[in-house]
Amino acid sequence: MRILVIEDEKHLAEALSHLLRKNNYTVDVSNDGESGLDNALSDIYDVIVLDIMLPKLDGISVLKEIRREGLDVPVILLTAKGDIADKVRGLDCGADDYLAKPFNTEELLARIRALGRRRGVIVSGDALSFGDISLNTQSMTLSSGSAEVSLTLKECELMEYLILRKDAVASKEQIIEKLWGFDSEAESNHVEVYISFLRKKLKFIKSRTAINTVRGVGYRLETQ
Amino acid sequence: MRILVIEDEKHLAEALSHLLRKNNYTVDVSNDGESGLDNALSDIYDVIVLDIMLPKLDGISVLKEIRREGLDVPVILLTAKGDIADKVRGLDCGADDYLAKPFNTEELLARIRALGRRRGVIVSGDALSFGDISLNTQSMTLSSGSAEVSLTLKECELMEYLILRKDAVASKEQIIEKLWGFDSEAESNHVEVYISFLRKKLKFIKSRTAINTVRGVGYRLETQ
DNA sequence: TAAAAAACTTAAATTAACCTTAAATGGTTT
DNA sequence: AAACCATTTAAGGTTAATTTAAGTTTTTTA
Repeated sequence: MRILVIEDEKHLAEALSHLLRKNNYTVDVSNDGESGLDNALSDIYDVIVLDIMLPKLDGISVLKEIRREGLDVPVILLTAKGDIADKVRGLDCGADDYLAKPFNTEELLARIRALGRRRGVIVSGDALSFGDISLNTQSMTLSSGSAEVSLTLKECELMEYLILRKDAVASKEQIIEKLWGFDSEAESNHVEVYISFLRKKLKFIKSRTAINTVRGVGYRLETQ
Repeated sequence: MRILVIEDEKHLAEALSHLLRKNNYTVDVSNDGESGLDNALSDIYDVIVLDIMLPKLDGISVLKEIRREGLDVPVILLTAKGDIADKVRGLDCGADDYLAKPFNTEELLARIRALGRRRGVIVSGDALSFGDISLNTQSMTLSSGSAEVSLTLKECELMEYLILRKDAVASKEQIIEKLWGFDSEAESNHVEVYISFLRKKLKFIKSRTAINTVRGVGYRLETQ
């Protein structure tokens, strides 16, 4: 699961990204509102942790802009302690949760888990779950019920990407960029081959979750 | 795999045992702490799912008693939602994982798989045990049953690292950092050579524990 | 409904990762 | 200094993941 932290205090940003990485999240950090918004608009994040007080562009404006662009990514606002006005304003602008500084780390983790769950993806330890499947990125195994199958590196990366994008459609270009990197010569057939491999393995573990093709656009995970 | 569920709410106990049986586990249910502890002490279970709130004897006391008797069976605690105090107390008393009610079934299954896969590491004095092998870091010997072989320093350090990481995959980078230090020029072939040495010695003592290669990722100890 | 486009599936070819062994190195002990 | 032993280096062999490529199927559109 990928999290964007928009926070200007270097010390806090560092602590946050360390905490989150230790809990198996992928973390990016932006140090001001402008670059934060830029990153947020890429729509690759599952949760955004957003400070209200920021240089260049304040947190509320960033949030407003994110929603104006139609993104529904869950946003947790960091507010100064006891600032109820900010909290209300934030929730009005489409924040999903808020946390008063200083906060307890366990509380932050719990809220992130809750928001991630809301989007249907469950992160527990090294495992990502969606529908009836669970992907362990550490052991590189995919399982459903008690059936398990091991994945190769590329298969695992692709499955992880599909789970994280969930109901969004993942285009072949995005998948190529994720699995083979920015300017590789990999072509669409590469993706097709790996999609085929994964489908075979999903069948093998008798999962009800399938990779659907959206012709001309890409692929999407769906249960049932 | 045999699982003991200690849960007093009839409804939940029924649902759990049904879910687990459907996933090919053998399940026994105890409806209170006392009978649960009795069953647990028979030491025939691979995983125990233990509710905290129980009549006669609460979950934490059951857990404490299980550990006091020296059993290392993995225990998953079921806690009320958001009760961080219980969670911490449980982990302190030797629980291996916890799950807040209400929980997602796939999440429970993922955790059971993770715990079932892992065989506990037993530390006693200078000896570390895993599966059928035992590593004495003082005398630098590796043994299985009555067979014994001596290890060199690097071999011993590598074996220790693999045992301590248990079912997680240890990457070559991590191993290099551990054995040769942060910015050494050691390269992946060093690791390969020592893995090869250890495999030869594991074979020599006729152990059923093997070092598996997870291609592109690293190595992992596995029994059988 | 025929033709074209997109996607699917396989098996074979390729390549990168990994394994193994033996010899070289370098420090320590006798 | 010779013998010993852990460690490192190096090179050739093996295996498995990835890529290629070609034939097949499905979907779209004219």
